[in-house]
Amino acid sequence: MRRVTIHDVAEAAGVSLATVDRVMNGRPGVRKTTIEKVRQAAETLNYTPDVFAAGLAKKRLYRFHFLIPDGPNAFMEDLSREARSHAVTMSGARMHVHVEPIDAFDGHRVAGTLAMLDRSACDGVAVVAPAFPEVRAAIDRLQARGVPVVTLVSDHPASTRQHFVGIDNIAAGRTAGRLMGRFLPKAPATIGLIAGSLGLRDHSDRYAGCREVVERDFPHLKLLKVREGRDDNARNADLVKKMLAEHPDLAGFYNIGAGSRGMIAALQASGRSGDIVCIGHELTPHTREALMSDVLDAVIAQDPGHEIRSAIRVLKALCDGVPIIEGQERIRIDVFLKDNLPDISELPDLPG
Amino acid sequence: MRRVTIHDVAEAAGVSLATVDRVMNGRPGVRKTTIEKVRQAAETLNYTPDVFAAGLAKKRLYRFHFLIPDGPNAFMEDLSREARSHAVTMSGARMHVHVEPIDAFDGHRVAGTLAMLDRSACDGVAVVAPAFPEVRAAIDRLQARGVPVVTLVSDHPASTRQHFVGIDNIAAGRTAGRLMGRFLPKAPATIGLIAGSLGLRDHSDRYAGCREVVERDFPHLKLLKVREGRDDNARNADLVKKMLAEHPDLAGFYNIGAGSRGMIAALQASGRSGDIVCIGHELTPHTREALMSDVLDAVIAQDPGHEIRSAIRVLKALCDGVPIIEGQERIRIDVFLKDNLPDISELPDLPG
DNA sequence: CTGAAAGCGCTTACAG
DNA sequence: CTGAAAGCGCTTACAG
Repeated sequence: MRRVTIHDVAEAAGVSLATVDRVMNGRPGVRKTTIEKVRQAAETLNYTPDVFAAGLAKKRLYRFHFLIPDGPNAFMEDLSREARSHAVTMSGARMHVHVEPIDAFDGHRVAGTLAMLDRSACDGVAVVAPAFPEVRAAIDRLQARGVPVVTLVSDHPASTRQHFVGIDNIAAGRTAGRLMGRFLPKAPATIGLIAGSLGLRDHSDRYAGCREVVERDFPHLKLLKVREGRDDNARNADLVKKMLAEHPDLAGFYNIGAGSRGMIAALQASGRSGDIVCIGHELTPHTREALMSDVLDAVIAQDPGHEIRSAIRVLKALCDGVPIIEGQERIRIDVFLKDNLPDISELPDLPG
Repeated sequence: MRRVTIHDVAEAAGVSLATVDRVMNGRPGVRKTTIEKVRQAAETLNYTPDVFAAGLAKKRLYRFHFLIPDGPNAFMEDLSREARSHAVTMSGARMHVHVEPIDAFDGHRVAGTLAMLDRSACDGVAVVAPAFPEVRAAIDRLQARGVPVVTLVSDHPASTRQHFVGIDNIAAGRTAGRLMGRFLPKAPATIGLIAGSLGLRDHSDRYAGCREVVERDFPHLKLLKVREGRDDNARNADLVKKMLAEHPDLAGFYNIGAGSRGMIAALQASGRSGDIVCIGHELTPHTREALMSDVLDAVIAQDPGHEIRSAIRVLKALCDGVPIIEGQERIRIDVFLKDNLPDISELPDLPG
C-alpha cells in the first residue's frame, strides 16, 4: 500500500508537479478546467499531501513571542515554565518560542514591549493581556502589521486579537457560585469575596458569573463587597482576617484571583476553617495541600500546559491560514476536589 | 538565523552525515570517541534534528487499529466518530487509523478480532477492553508479537498493555461520592446506585471510589445495593422506578455507567426529581439537557476527542520509542454543572 | 497559464 | 567502524 504522491496525481491529471501544487494549495494562475482536472484526479486517487515533505520543502520558520507576567505567582510561573519547556520540544518543528516576562500591572510597558515586535522579528504573539487601553492599541497595531496575536489567560475582547486561549471566566465564576450555594446549608449566610483587582478582566468576569448564580439561585446568601488584594498573599491574609472579625456569621470565602496562599493561611490561623466553605482558583502546591486538608473545598482551574500547547498550535494555524480543531483548543474549566487531584506530575524538564 | 543542520554538525565534528545520524539516533556501530565528538559538536551548535526532514526520509507508515464498541451508546458513538474524524486529519502525517466496531459484552469475539491482528497488518492497537480473561490473553499475545497495545476508556491493568488512555475511575467515583455528600443536607438519607455491570472494570472502580468516600466522610448516607442495568435506557428506567417505589426516603441517585437517559426519564416521570440529587457520567445531548433542567445535578465526564488524539500520539511514540509529554496525555476527570457546559461544538466533519 | 529542475535536511542501503 | 550518494515528496524560483 504505497502512499499516493503528487506524482501520481500529476500523471493522472496529465499535468506537471508544479500545477498540482498550485491547485492543492490554492495558488493563483491556473485555468479553471485545469483546476478541475487536478481536483478530479486527486479525489479519485484519494490523495493527501505529505506534511513532512511539505514542511521540509517550504523552509518556513515560525518565531513566536510569549508575553507572560513574572513575579511571585505560582500559576504564572507554571505558565512560563511550560512555555520554556515547549520551546525546546517545538524547535525541531521549526517553531521558535521566545518567552518575554512582562509586568501585568504596567500597561505602558506591556504596550511598549508589544510595539517593538513586527514581522521582521516575529511571526506570532501570545500575550497575557492586562485590560489597559494602550495594550489594546498595541495589539491592534501588531495585527494591522500582519502579526497574528492571541490573548492568553486574560482576554481583551475589544481588540482585534484573532483568538483567546483561556477559559470562559464568567462560566468559571458561575461554577464557583453554584458550588458555594450547594455546599452550604439552605440558610441565610454571608460570603466574603476577594479579587486581585476588578480591573483585571478575568477577575471581573468571574465575579459577574458568581454573582449572577448566587443572586438567582441562592438568594439567601449575601455576597459582601469584593475586596481587592492585588493577588498578594500578605494583603489577602489581612483582608481575610478583617472580614472574619467583622462578620462572625461568615460562612464562605471565594478568592476570585491568585494569592490563595494568603487566604488559606489566615483561615487556618483563625481556627474557623472547618465551618467555612472556601473556593479558590488554580492548582498550585498550596491549593492542592489546602484541598487535601479540607481548608479549601474546591478549586477552579485551567491547565497551563494545555494553554501553551494550544497557543502554539493556534498561532501556527493562523500563520498557515488553516483551520484549527475546535475541540482540541477549548480550554476546560477544571473543577478539583480533594478526590480528583492529578498525580503530582514532574515539572517539565528545562535545560540548564 | 539559519537552522543548524546535520551538515553543520558533521563538519564541526569532522565526520560524515551518516555518522552524525547514527549518533543522534543511537544506532550501533560507532566508536565511543566518535560518539563523543559528535555529541560535543551537536551540543555546541545547539543542533535539533528537523522533524519534517526525518519524517520524510524514513518512509515509515503507521497503521493503527481502534477497537470501539458500537451499539446505541452516545459516548461510544462520540468516541468512534472522533476516531474516524482523526483518521482523515492524520493521514497526511502517515498515520492510518482504522476503526473496528466490537461488541464489548462478547469477550470471545473481541479476543478473536485482536487475534487477527499482527505486525504485517498493524503497527499499534487501541482497544476499549472488556474485562474478560480471553481479552487479556489476546492483548498479551499482540504485545508479544511486537504490536504495541493501549487500552482505551476501560483498562485491563493485569495485561501487558503499554498505556491506559482514560480517566482514573476510582477518583471519578470518589468525586461523585463527595458531590453527592456535599450537595445533600447533613441528614440520614438513602442513595440509589445503578451500574451497567460491575463486571466492567470502569464501573466497579467508580463504585469502589464512591463507596470509600461516602462511608468515610458521609456515614449518615446509606448506599443501596448496586443495581445492574447493562447500560440500557429501558432497564435503567425500570430500576429507577422500582427503587423510587421501594424507598420513599430516597434522596440521591448515582448512575455509574451509561444509559443515563433512562434514569432521567424515570425521575422526571416520578415528579420527585426536584428532591433528589442525581449524578451521572458522560456529556451527551441528554445529560446536557438534564443538567440545564436541574434533573441532573452533576455529570462526571471524559473527553472522547482528547482520548482519541492521545491514543494516536501515544501509539506513535511507542512505535518510535520516544517519550510522551505526560501532562498532555493525562485524561481529565471533567466535572460539569449546568454552569460550565462547553458550547455545543459542531461534531467533527466526516467525509461522505 | 504551465513545466523542468533544484533543493529542503534527513535516512538508508551499499561499499569499503 | 565510517562515508558517498541516492532518495523521501513536496515547494520554489525561473523560464517559456
